[in-house]
Amino acid sequence: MIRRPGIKDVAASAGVSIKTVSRVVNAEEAVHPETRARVLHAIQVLGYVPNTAARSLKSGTGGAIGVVIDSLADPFFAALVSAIETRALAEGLSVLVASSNLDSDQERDQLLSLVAGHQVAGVIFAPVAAEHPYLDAYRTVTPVVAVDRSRAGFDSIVVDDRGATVLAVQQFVDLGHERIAFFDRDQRFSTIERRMSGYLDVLREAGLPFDPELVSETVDGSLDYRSEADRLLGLDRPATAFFASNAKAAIGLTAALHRSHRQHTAMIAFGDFSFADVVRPGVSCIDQDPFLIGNAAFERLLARRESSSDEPREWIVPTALLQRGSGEIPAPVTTSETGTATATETATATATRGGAR
Amino acid sequence: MIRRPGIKDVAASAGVSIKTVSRVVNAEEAVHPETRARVLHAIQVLGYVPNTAARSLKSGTGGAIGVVIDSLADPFFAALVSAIETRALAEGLSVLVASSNLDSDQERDQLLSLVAGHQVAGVIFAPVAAEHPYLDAYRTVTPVVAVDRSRAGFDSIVVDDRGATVLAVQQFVDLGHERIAFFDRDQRFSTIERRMSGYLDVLREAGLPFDPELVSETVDGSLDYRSEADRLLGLDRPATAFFASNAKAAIGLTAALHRSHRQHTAMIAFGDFSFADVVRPGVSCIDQDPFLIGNAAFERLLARRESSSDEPREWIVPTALLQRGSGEIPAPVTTSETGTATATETATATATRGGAR
DNA sequence: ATGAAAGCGCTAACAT
DNA sequence: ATGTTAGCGCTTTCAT
Repeated sequence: MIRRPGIKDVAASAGVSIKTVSRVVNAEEAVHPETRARVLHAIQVLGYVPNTAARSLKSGTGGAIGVVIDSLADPFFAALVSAIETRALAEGLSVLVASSNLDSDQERDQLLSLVAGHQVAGVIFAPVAAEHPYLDAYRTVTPVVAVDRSRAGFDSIVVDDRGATVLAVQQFVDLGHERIAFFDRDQRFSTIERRMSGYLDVLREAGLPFDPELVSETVDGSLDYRSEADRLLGLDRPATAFFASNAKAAIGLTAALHRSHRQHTAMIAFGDFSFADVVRPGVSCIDQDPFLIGNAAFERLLARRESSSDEPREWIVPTALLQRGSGEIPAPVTTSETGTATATETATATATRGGAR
Repeated sequence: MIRRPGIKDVAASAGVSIKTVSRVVNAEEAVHPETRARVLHAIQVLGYVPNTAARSLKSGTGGAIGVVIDSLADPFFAALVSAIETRALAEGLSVLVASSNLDSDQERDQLLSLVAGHQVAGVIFAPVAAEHPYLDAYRTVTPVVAVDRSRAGFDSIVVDDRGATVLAVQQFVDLGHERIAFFDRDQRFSTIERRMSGYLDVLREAGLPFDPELVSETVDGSLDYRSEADRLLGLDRPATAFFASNAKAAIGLTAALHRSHRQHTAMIAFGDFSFADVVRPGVSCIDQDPFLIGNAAFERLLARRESSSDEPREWIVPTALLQRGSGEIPAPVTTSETGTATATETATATATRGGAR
């Protein structure tokens, strides 16, 4: 017979009832040690593995959690899922991954498939749509946590976009820069808009004028990083420092600067990337740690399983500014030097990180 | 009531029996168009999503496939899973991911959990252990495909390790190199051993002596790439060309060469990495396309579902040698030049690839 | 073209 | 401490 062993086979083999087997498997109540041993032996011999389908059919909630992210091809999200998977494994849960590809419809299909179809024990997702009303019917039974982007009504794990940007741009100001570029604004993403607001705040407080020419903007989803970098460097009063608003832009900018032999231009990137510490000078980065975010999200999921009572809120995960060289380059000396001489010590957490991935 | 709608609710709402609803959902046989329309309407209104647990309990095989890989934190495997996920989505299947972390026991636990516990419709895995006898009981019902590393008895999707290495090392020989380093041999991995054998074959055919000093070897899982590179460059007769046997070694080697200002040393890497085309010169790579491998694996899984009859075999996915500069650097001219002058045209497929990831 | 009833493997009452 | 029984939501015979 090719039929896989079921609880009945174990029961028969151990000479007990199926309920006793169930009790042993689920570590329920007290089973006589001798009986338990016999059952465990039978399980071993037969190679019995409980059928999760039957289990979740009965209990209404399964042995897997669902994760919906932009795309697994994005290293940040891949690392995020990896962190979640590690935690899930320890908890005896499996992980169902699905990509939204930043499409609201696909996001809806994937979420419903997980929550209604697979009856997952919880969902962690990087929200795309502004609202997710279709989840309402399930949220009483399935905890849902948002990551990377915040959504009202959900526990949301995010990094302090605005605050981290403030520290980075302030560092440029302290180094005497007056022409600071915001490289790749994209109004479709609220996280990037929050970084933009931090940028503006620092300029205002420092008394520096805001120059729209210093902002590169992605329109219709595309921006040629190379020519955009050339434009900023070719202005009458060129940019002397670059804040790259996301890892993709940072990679493009780094490549562009290297190709134009301008790699000694000051630069800080939001988001770490694999070769940031390989190129010279190293690219200073705001480190958005996917493991920290993944762990926090999983933690929230577990907490929600216990008490679904308390109000959902935003959970802010700390970032670090990795000083690798490119962010510490001072402004070139100009004839009309007006910058203050007070080189304020930044309160930024600093760290170095070895081993490129 | 917070109960999610079931097939019964749909049946009641549409005024038909549950079997008719089942038929509509599964696109079975011919249902009267009018009836079908009524059922579809009811499904729409109620937001009905079939319960996969019940479905797989009944049918014995579920709506998900399982993928077990080394680690999602490895960009190659993340991209591989991404490719698989895309294909699965089109087929209406979900993806359960699990990591082995290169541990045989964990591999076994994960595989059994997927196959016996979740009753997945198929498994794609990057094998760790040499044998997987515990899968035998399930393979008649669950198709299993190996990727990246080959295993007898399984359909295995691999790239032509030896052949691709031969092309790369031959290119060095054609450019006059006589001191070619094999950077990072690791005897634990059969793929890397196959690359090693290709390296040896080229040397033998070219009449070049094999010098063990030119082989860097990972022992006990660790190798300091930087000092190892220095050693090879500091030999009495130093290495003039490097074959990096894997992406991790390639990253370490690139960093080491740049730090020592030796970036104009000839180098070809097995496996592409994100900044290979950003540094100068670009690092020539043997491109091991995860999307190609993922697609081939999924294809095999589907084929196995149809006919499990034919003998499992190895499926070799093509590679390309991406000429980016570092692999085309000729040997420095020496006083005792003995190399033939015939610069053989290589049969290598060449391509350029834009956009660093 | 449609329906009734049995049962997949397990857990949760409710015995004993 | 252990056993009996019902039923989760669906698909699958077998009728009609």
